Amino acid sequence: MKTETPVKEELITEAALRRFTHFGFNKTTFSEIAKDLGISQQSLYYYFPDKKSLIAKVAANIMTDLLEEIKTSITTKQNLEDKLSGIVEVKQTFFEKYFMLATDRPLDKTPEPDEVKNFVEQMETRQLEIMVEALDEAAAKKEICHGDTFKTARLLLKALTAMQEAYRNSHIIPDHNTILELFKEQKELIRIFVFGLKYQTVSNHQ
Amino acid sequence: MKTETPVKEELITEAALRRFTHFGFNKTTFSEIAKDLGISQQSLYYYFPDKKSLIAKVAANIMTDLLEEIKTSITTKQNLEDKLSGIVEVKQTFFEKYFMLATDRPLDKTPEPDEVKNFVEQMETRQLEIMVEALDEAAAKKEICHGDTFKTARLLLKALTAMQEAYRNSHIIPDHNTILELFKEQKELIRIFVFGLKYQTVSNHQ
DNA sequence: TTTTGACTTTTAAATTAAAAAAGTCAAATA
DNA sequence: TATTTGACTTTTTTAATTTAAAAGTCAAAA
Repeated sequence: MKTETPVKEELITEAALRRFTHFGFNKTTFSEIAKDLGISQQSLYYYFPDKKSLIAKVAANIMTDLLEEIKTSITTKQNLEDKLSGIVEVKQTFFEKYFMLATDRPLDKTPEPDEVKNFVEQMETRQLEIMVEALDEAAAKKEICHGDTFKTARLLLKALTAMQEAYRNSHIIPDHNTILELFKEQKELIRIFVFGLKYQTVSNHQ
Repeated sequence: MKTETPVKEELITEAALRRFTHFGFNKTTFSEIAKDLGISQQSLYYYFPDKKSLIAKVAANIMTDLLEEIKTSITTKQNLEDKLSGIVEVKQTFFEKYFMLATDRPLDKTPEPDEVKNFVEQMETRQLEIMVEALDEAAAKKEICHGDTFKTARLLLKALTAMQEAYRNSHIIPDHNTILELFKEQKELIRIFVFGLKYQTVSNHQ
């Protein structure tokens, strides 16, 4: 049976992550990862049938960590604004840390492999669920008005994500100071938005 | 003296606009425009020294129209939310109408010529000014709390623009229904945001 | 079970050639 | 003099070709 496999797999994902975070998925080759580990390229194929599955594994690890941190962050916060700001803070850390993951080699934007896309979608769904939960809780506590919490959360998430993507599209390589600015803006938006929810419900008519 | 020049120039910009709006700047050639007008390509060079200047002229016309419509729209509206929603509505119309203008021919994203970039920047500045004006007015009427109106307007504009850009990046060709969705979301964001401003001022500390 | 060398296939990058578009200029027209 | 055009050169795009590198396979060895 595969006895050493689990620990070896981990070593591989760690080595891969190191390269991925610095050069991105596309600018990292299988042979480079193998060389880093002092093994042959073919050995990697024993653990991961292809590059996509290695990428998917690494991506899944990151997503899991992110979700975990978001969950723990939220429990330490009392009110809605702090909870939402906390989510942004956690995301911001990950955004900066793993910014290069999407760096593409070819001139035309190669789309991410389906495996990664699926994880990203799942992540967005989970994040949305967490936000809805926070909104529902706040509504129950009369912290905000009742309304369509799903629609509200989706709107806020879309605006925040769009701002982040706008940043991505104007920066090939991350810059700490401007990321900090983005971070502040997102929190500012959250503050005003949450205040808006205190006195205004999201219409389900109109 | 150039007697016919002004009217001829207009004919050219009109013909150019027709092609540009359908195929985009880059997929429209000088000779095509000339053929549409039944003149030789070289005649175009008599009126416009190069392609960039023709593009710049057309872009300037559109921007001027947009700004004009925004200004007139705003005067018909009474409260802040309606004013801001009005801006979005006007922009949405133009967004849809001139969506193809940014359609690029080459695989690598050719940046817009500087002339166009400048106009776009000017537009953003003017729009921001208009929004600041609306916010100041609302603050004076005690419709919203006092605060850093410039910062507030910039934040809202950034969020709205980012949502629009996110749409752009996921659609090569515009789709009326999804644009309508975007439009609704933007207005929803404005509603909550404005409500937030009624009870919350934008901090200039922190 | 795990690792590897030798191999094939696929994909990306670099080079080149051909085509099309952009831009110039001097002569013609009116 | 204002406008138009034919003939030309330069620049840019596209398509085709080659070359190199990375991805992936397989059977044999440790």
